[in-house]
Amino acid sequence: MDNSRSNEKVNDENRRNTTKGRQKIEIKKLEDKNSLQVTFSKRRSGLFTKAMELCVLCGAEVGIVVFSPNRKTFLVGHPDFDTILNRYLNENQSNAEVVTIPSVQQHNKEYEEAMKELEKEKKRGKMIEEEKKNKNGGFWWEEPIDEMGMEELEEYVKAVKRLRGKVESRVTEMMISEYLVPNNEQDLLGDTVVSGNEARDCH
Amino acid sequence: MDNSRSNEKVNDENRRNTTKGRQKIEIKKLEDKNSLQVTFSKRRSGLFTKAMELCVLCGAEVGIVVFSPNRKTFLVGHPDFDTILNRYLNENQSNAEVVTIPSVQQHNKEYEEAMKELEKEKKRGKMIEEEKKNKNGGFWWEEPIDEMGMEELEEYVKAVKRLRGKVESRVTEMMISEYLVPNNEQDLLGDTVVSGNEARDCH
DNA sequence: AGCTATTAATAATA
DNA sequence: TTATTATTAATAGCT
Repeated sequence: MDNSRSNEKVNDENRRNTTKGRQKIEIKKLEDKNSLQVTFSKRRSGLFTKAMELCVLCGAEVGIVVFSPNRKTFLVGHPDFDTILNRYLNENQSNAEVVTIPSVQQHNKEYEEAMKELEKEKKRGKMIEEEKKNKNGGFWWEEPIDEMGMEELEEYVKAVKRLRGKVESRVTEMMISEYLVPNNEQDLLGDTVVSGNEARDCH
Repeated sequence: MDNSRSNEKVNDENRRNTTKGRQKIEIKKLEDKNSLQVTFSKRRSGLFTKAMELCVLCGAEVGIVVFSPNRKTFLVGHPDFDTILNRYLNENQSNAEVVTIPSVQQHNKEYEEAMKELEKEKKRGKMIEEEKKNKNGGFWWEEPIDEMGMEELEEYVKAVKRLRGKVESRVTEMMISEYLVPNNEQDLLGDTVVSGNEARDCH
């Protein structure tokens, strides 16, 4: 359709405007730094797309963290990554409680309430950010944190800290009691926690 | 090559042994429970493969957690999922420290030492399991935890608990210092523990 | 960042 | 769940 000037196509015979196209590759570490970077970008993107599709098609929940060869951190998740992370931590807690600490379980519901609020709060902040970028409805998150501006990063960190602080306060309780409850555990949560220790020792 | 008996192929004219093959689909929630399950299995597997390839090709580190629509938990990671998780928590801690608590940072090395030991221990246990299954060298982990036997599950839980305990002790320090550093040390134990409750009450 | 020839993934089906 | 295969989707190699 468009007439390329002759100097743009020197060898019409030799040079087809076709490439070799996709070639089969071995799955082994790429040595060429450049193609490694390109491949990483493309495949990371592909991975995230796959994850998103899995979520949407099957109603699954997926969280992915990728550390690039250059130490950048990429997070994806639906719902956002920290929600997935927290769910994972909670599930394990629940599992753990079966084996060890029964008393903590009752807190889970309350924690989840608190978590939801915090997540909402955090999400709201990001939503604004996201909507600026015109992503598809704030439904899906890609968070290359290293690429955030300083202000956003600080907000992000604070939000994560608050959120994580809440979630891990259960853990904190455990840790604190382990560290600080040498002998007085009469009321408060002392007894609860000590039963945790006992349970751990039992198994 | 092989002669099918005639009753195995009734309508040679009508019935091609071809299917419609892959058809284009919309990325929207699958309604049919059955195909949803099939699709989930296939795509989860595909996702994990993609993640593995990204790791190998690019030297990236990837952790994925998937909650199936049936609430099963699937973990993948290289190195194993908890290593990735811990790295994520550590990175965030580092970030967080920039904003808030500088003192905790110096502990990281110690924690990493402890972590490595625990991870090794945990990994060793799984390695045995993995080698039974003849996976590719214990290098890559798929951990459908719900499918573990009871004994393995208990060991797993214990390992995770110990590992996580170590890792989160850093968080614990953060929590403790944040909650206790101000100057009301009189609340040391009680308030800290109760702070979980209070925190819940005031979000 | 685009473009194709290919390979790889997978929807429909058994 | 596993296998087959016609198709679509992802992407390796170039620009």
